[in-house]
Amino acid sequence: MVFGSSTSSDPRCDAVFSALAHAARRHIIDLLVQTPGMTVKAVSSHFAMSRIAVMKHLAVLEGAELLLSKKEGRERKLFFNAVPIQQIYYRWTDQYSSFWAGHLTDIAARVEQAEAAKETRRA
Amino acid sequence: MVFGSSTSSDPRCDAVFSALAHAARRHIIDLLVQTPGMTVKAVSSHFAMSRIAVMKHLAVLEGAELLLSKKEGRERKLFFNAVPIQQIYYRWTDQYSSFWAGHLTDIAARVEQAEAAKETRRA
DNA sequence: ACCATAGGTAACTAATAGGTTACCATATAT
DNA sequence: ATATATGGTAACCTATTAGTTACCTATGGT
Repeated sequence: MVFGSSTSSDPRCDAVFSALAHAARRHIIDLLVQTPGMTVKAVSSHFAMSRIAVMKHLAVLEGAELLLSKKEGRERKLFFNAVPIQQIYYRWTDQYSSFWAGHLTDIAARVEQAEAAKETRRA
Repeated sequence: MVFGSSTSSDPRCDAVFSALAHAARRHIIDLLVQTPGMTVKAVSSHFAMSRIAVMKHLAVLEGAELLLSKKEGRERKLFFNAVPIQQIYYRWTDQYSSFWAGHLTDIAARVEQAEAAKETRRA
């Protein structure tokens, strides 16, 4: 169980990874890292798509708890929250470090070499 | 740009994160980490869903280059490839470490405190 | 030679994701 | 007091995802 005893079946993991799977949402995170506390309007002004579409992306990020918000008057200030990513990262590195550092890339190399050898034989 | 100068808009990033966004695919990775070189049949035997569904998951992992395969006779041996994840990880930690270590979680805490304070005032 | 086994395609279906426009509610500024 | 700006909902459309069954191909064992 690389992802932890219950990580591969963890629904929170689903939420985080699928939140990060869209370029627009990663860009929102970039924006909020650069300038924490941006309003919804300010964020959506960086996109060609409609404000509503951006708000849906914000909702997805909130669902993954990658985004925290604080309502001030009629505005909503947005903050990136890295904790869920940190948690995944820690679980990963805990159970995975031995595999990570070393023989994994070797397997990749070996398979590629095998493929290359096959190509050579074919040619 | 947390994710690198072109990371938030990197289509490879999309592929990797959306591949990891499904519990079944994370479980496949777990299996292949434990026993590299499993066949398609062996992997699919660990799932309730049909072999074809599993093969589609394998195709998604291959699309993200998280899976390498080597055909041997009528069998296909499967290997996990961590390189794409490593690349994302390195880019992340490069440009993000200062934000990561420290004040980020503080922001989360502050927002939560602010919310808690609001609740208290309301009560 | 033949049958079972491993893998792969094609075509279909249901649900979800990503986007739109139109409309509503509530603060703020004048 | 009223107009404007910010944020939020609702309803809808289209494309993609995740799964199915049915069928095909090729390798291996007997």
